[in-house]
Amino acid sequence: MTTVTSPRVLAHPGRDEIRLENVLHALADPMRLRVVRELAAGEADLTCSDIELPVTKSTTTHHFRVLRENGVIRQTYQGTAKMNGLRRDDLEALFPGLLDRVLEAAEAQDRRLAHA
Amino acid sequence: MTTVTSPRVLAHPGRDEIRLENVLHALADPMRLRVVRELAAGEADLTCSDIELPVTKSTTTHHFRVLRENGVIRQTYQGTAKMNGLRRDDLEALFPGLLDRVLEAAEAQDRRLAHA
DNA sequence: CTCGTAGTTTGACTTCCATCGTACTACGGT
DNA sequence: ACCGTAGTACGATGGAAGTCAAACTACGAG
Repeated sequence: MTTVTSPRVLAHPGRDEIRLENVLHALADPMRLRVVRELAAGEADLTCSDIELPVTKSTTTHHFRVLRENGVIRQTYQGTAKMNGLRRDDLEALFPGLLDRVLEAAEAQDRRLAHA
Repeated sequence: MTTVTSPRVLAHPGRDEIRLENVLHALADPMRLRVVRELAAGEADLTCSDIELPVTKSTTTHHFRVLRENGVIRQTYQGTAKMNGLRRDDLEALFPGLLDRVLEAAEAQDRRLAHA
């Protein structure tokens, strides 16, 4: 039998367990906001290493975990890779328009700071 | 002369100094979100003590300062009281719709958790 | 089977942060 | 002038959070 203290099962909060404060906290970190923006930009899910961050691998793992545990992304194993996707549906159901406004705000701020 | 290491001048970031990450961080704390919601509820500005928080006075001061330094609220002295007001105009200009969505999300979550 | 790639885990370190208590300042009223 | 109320300042403390390095696991390819 294959009850192998399973490394492939990842704990995700249910939709009803997602909390606004946690989502805001998850989005408040520059690295994580960057990840979320990249996930939002592409339609398809991305692997962890598709997203380049100026930190080590372990730190990257940490940030992905925070995003997952706070209900912002969903992670699934695909062989050796780990696919990451935004939980748009859940977030939209719970907090309508919030994610999009954050993404727009991030875009706007980028433009603003570029012209500075 | 009256250069009294002035206690009545409060440092606020200019509109152009407000950063999304900082605003999100400021809003991510339950106490501070509570303050922001109460300020948003009433039209008029409120004093620090109008808003009851289950923490000591010093902690309250701390939270108001974080909100101010991150550009979420504006504080002005009115005699011995200190008036607090949301920087709706600035936030709306920088991050359109963001604050309102956060407030709505907070409301929605309250209702959701009440019916639980 | 062996190797490389992808990601995790653990532990350590440092900084940040929410909280408190106490002492202090500022202002208004009497 | 005095007192009370509103809020600040200053540690101190305990816990969370971001970061790294190094050792480890899991899977696919050759």
